[in-house]
Amino acid sequence: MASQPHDSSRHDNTLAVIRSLREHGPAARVDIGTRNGISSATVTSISADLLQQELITELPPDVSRPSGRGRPKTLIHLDTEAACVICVKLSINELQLVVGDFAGQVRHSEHHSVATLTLTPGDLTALLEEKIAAVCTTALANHRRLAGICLAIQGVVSSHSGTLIWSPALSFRNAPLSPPLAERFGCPVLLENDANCIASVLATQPAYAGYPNLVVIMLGYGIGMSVMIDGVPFVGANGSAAEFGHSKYQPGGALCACGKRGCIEAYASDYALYREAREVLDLPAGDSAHPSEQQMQALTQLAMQGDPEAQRIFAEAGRALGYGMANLLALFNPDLVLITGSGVRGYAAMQESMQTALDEALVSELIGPTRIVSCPWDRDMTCLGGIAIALQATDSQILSAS
Amino acid sequence: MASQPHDSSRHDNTLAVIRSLREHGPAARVDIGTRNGISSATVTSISADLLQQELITELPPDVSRPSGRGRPKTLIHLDTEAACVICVKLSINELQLVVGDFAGQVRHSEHHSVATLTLTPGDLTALLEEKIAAVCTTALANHRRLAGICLAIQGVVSSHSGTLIWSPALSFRNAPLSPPLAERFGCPVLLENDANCIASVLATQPAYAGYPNLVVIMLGYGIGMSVMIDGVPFVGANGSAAEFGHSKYQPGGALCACGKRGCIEAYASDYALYREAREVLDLPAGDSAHPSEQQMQALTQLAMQGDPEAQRIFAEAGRALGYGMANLLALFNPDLVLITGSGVRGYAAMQESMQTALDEALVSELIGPTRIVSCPWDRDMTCLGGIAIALQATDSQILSAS
DNA sequence: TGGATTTAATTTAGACCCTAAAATAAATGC
DNA sequence: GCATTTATTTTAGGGTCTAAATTAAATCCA
Repeated sequence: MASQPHDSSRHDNTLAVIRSLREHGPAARVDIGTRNGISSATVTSISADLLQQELITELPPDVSRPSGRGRPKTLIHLDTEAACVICVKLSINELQLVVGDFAGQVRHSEHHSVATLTLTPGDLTALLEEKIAAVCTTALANHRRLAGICLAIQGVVSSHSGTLIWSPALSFRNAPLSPPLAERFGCPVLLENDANCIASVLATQPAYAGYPNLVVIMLGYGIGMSVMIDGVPFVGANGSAAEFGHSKYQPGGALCACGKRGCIEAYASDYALYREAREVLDLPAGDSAHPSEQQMQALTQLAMQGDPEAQRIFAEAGRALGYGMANLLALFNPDLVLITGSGVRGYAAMQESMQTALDEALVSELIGPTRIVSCPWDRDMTCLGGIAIALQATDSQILSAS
Repeated sequence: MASQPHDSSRHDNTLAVIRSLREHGPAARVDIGTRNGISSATVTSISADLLQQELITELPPDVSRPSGRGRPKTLIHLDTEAACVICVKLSINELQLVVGDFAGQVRHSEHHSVATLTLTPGDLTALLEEKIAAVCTTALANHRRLAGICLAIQGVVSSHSGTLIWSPALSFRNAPLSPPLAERFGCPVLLENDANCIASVLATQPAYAGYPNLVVIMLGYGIGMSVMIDGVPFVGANGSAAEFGHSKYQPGGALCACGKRGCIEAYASDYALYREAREVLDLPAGDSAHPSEQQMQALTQLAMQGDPEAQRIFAEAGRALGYGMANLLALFNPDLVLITGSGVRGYAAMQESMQTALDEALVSELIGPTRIVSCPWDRDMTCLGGIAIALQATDSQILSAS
């Protein structure tokens, strides 16, 4: 009498073993069991399956490290070549491709300069197909399978449908990006907001673990945010939740890149800061609507060195951030707010007025125990997150496909 | 060789049967199986357990209704007397107690006028103990167990710790309310925000089912909100999430009951509307800081009848609501926003300016497909929700205690 | 009236998955 | 070389589910 498996415990436990190996590296069966709350007998059974599917291998005994009394542990680890994933990060005028193996390690990374704002949807799809195909032939030779692709894009995306809704890096809106790539490469293609990618990485870091309600704010050309609830990004109905940059500071206020007025982004983003500054300060020439890192550094320097006009501009940005933060705390009541992104370079010049504005706006009961801290910016983190997300999403498929 | 059950399927399926009976009423084993995706053999086994524990009973065959061909269904239903729960709703100058049986039906309801603002924490605990004890002796005679108590309170509460953080109905803050009652009555005592209670009811209504991201805004003396994500209220780190009323419309704007300036509540709540109106309009006398329903009806009437000053006041409130809604949509991107509470009486006078403000504040991509609709107000809904929440929370305990 | 038919509920047989305990494997210590 | 220690595998057994078979209790209809 055949029957469908009525519960998912084997499946869940198998995924737990894989993720445990990916997170902690090679381990003995007995330790995997302890770490995941399952018996070593079960780990034996699961690893036998995984060995047979060639998803894991046994490490040869390490003769250099003395093993102590008793039978030595036999470490198992993920077969790094069992599969790989690609993360493609699209930001203004730049395309980054990173290849990660089945164990989550970066195996290849490349950057391309692209005039993203001039692309049509067709151009973009063709470009992505070309670059991904190139990476596949050069960097994927040893991998048995391309398990998934993650497109990490600054802006608003609908992950569910794989549709780009709107990005500051692109001049078009509402275009399906995932479907053509999924068709072309025969694997799942995830579309993710870049802030969600970064937040996924930060949420697993020991320093920030143990905060089930984590908010990550990304300052930069625009202002992005990710709200992680129990380790999962909150995306809302169609993926456009957490648009902190377009929440309001001042009705009818400064003009935002979105076309509306009074958004937080219209006060505290790079372009907003530079727009204010260039009227009154002597700053490097260049496209002041899309200030470069050098331009922003020059402006930040001025504030740090005590220029009163520059300080006033950052203080006003901090005030807008503080009022935005008040809404964030009133509505999400997070444990921790991390402020990062390239714009953290100016955080010191905004922090005091931000805190003042927050205290002015919100009663202490609603500020509660929320901690607000900045976090150094690492531009490669987006792709690390994209790779982790792609692997998580495809583990289940890899399992059933073998 | 004994072993702990390694999975929770029996437990989960048993809960599913109980909740299915509570939601849909008496049903045959075969139908319960179909509805919950489990085999009727399993339902037979589970219902045998539940019959033995006297948590359900078999209905006698209904001779009046012809059963059609085949063996007639034997309906089982929850034993209504197996347990009961009490919901206590505390609002300004009023205390309501409702008793619900194990099937979720209301068995008793009573209201008391109480000068809530004059109570000390000790007074309140003593009052609650007295009223609950009285209800226990009169209304609970037939029930075998008091399974839980839900305190539904307007304001900010920490459900986890059972601590009141701040309520407009009380003049003190930061008081533990659940622990003394839990001790006194020997059952779990849940502390819930009133908006969460109402939203829990609305989220299960057929008209609003199928919206995994549901926001319920409660207009009234103050402004409350509940954000339901997949049927569960989002409470944040310490229970003070979803404080829409204290999110900001205008930095440095109108004075709010919380002591800060520019909150949405300071423009669109009953007290804010009345405060504006009494300066320029001829309105009923009374405590204009806590306007009565009659006073608010009089004001609303004026606006409906076309009084330009009254219309201006409601329009400005609608504008504040619209800007608050913009933040809500940008940050939560809900499928549906329901506007209810006693304040919906004036919604018609606010709706147009609210929509105008929303369109002015937020790009259409971020408004997305979110629907915003009002919903008639029923003041008894809070306690219905409280009873449903208390039963859900205690099912598991009832099971294991038998 | 009594068998055929229909549908519900229960029982049975079998499969899966897990764990504890026993057995086996592979080291070190002395 | 044997006792000890620790890891892994095997064995035995319990829980839970489902499909199929069986039993139960009606209606239909000749």
